[in-house]
Order: sequence, then structure tokens, then C-alpha cells
Amino acid sequence: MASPSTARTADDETPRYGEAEERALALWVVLSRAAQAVGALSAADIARSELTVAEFGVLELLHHKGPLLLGEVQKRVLVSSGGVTYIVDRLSERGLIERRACPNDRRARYAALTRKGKALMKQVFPQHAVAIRDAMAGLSPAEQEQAHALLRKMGLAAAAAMGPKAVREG
Amino acid sequence: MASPSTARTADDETPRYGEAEERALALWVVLSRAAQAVGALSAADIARSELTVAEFGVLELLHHKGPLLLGEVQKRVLVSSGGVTYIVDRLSERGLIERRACPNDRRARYAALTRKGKALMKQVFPQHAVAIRDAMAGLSPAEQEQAHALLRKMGLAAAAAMGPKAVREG
DNA sequence: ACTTTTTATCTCATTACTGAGATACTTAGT
DNA sequence: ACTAAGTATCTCAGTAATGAGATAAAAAGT
Repeated sequence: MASPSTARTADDETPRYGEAEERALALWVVLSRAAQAVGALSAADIARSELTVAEFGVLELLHHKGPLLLGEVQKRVLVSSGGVTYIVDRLSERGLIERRACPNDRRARYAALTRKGKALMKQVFPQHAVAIRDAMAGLSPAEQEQAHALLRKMGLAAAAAMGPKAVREG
Repeated sequence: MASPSTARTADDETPRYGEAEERALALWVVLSRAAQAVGALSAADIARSELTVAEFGVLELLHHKGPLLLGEVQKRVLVSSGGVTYIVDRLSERGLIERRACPNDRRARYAALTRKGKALMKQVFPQHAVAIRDAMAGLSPAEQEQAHALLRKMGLAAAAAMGPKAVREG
């Protein structure tokens, strides 16, 4: 996601939009940049384990939730249906997860961490938590909690604005 | 960028990391989700003009700053060197921007909006500003300003933590 | 003047997806 | 039971990038 730009028009015309738009646009710029910067630190930490961000997302999800249907994984990791197949294939090839049949529904399949995958996450996740803690160290604990509350409100409202549908197609 | 997960370990062990890590991780989750949700609304608006987010980013940048060296575009839009060539090629094919020689440096080239590109941005940017305003409508103006200050601080600290280098390689 | 180093852009093979459609199974309706 | 509609996953062609290396020019060092 490329960053939105920050500046005024090249020729110094008065913009044809008002205060509310300016405020929202400026907020969108700092939001993108903050997410980009923290995301880059997170990605750098993840790359040390030779994993992509999306792969790590799936491993982390299974680490915390246990075996999950592929459809559940898709909804939570926000990737297309083909993308889940692709990521799960690769993690399977590396022996970190495996597909398991679903007893009630022969169409469906679980993704579950293998022993090797569990061991990896037990080793890697705590240091990842430290990397994220450090990435957020620019804000005090109190500021982090303020930011949390504001971002949660913002995110829920924006998600609702799209309709409960289509967080990602499949 | 896939969303980080939110939950605790499947087996109810106490996590091996402390309060500071939990707070930062939770903040990272809401930060990603807010950026994702607002970004999706932004992207949906941009798609109405048959542009990708990255293409729109370049057009918006040139709209606001005027002609810019490709290297400048690269730094601001946070894309790889090959990516700039690719995006600029496509926008040029569509007649929205053009490359211009740089008089002082025969290696370098400017990207500049064509008349057609300027007309498009004049038509499209104000409605994009409205889309972003609406996407942020979950927060009051005062809350938006608080969020702005916090995110700016967070983003600057995280960017500094990577070293002034490598926002994106090229 | 002549290397060496740095800088700006482009090329190209590869990657990590997307999304439309195919396949296989399940659920609901009749 | 039979058919229609719905759902879960997979396949595959295409896309938007990445990033290492090529090319060319400029700047610095000697």
C-alpha cells in the first residue's frame, strides 16, 4: 500500500475541499506511515526466520487458535482463496503445518501446526513480541492505550462503512 | 500486509512475555486493522478511476508537487526501483504522465503530469478527499487530532528505529 | 586526463499473490 | 429420493510488484 502524499497543489491554488477533508487526509497520511514503519520493523524481524509476513501470519494464527479450517484462516489473514492454498502449500512443503481432513464435512480441511511448526513458533514468537514492543517504544504506555482506543474506534467504523461484506473477496 | 492475530495460545499457558509486549502487540493489531479498513475504502474509491493504489499515489504526488525526478518519486511512494519504472511506464502508456529529460543530469528523468493527467486529478482528487473524510468519520475532529499526534510520534520513532537508511531497498 | 566510486534509471527473472472458474461435497426445497 | 442452491477448496492464467544486476553518466580522487 503506497503512502498517500502530504503536500498542497504545486500552483498555490486554494484547495476546493474543506477543513474536514484536510484533517482526514492528514490523519490518513500519518496512519499509513505509522503502519508502514512498524510493519517494516515487524517484517524485518519475521524475515530472520525465512518467512514472509503472510506465512508468519498463518503460523501465528494457528499457534494461538489451534487447528483451523482453511476458510477461517482466509477470513482472518485477509487473503484470497487462492492465496490461502498457496501459503498453506508452501508451509506444508516446509513441514511447518499440515492439512487434516474435517470429519463432518468432506469438502473442508483443517490447517494445523506440525510438531516442527509448534517448536518454531515457541522459539520465534516471544522475540517477535519484543520486536513489536520496541517498534512501539516511541509512545508511553498511557499513550499506547489512548492510541489503541482511537484506532479501534476508527477501524471498526471504517470496517462497518464497507458493509459487513467484502473485507476480501474469494 | 496480513493482519496480526489477536488471541492467546490454544493451550491456556501463561504467555512468556510481559505487559509491555501485550500492550504493543494489541496496539499493532488495531493499527493494522484500522490501516487496512481505511485503505480498503480508499482503494475502492481509487478503483473507480481504473487506477491501482500505487498508480494513484504517483499521480497524487505529481499533482501536489509538480514534476519530480524518478528517484524522488521512488522515495516518496515507497516502491522499488523496478517498481517505479513499471508504474511510470503504465501511466505513460495511458497518457497521464510523461518522462522529461533533466537538463543538468543526463542520467536522470523527470516524471510530470500531462494535460490529461492534470485534468484527471483535478476531477478525481476532491472526491477522493471526501471518501477519506467519510472513512475517518468514526472519530470526531478532536479525536482525529489526538490520533494524528499519537500516530505521528509513533511513526517517526519507528522510522528512526530502522536507521535513516532502508525505508525500501532499490 | 584517468581511474574509482557513486548515483539514476532500466532490464529481467522470479515471487506472491488475485480472482474467475472448476470440482466436489452439503444443505434445503419439493 | 431428486434437484437446486450454497459452500469449501483448488487450479490456473494473469498481475503488480521485488531486487539483483546492467548500463550510463556524473563526481571525486590522484
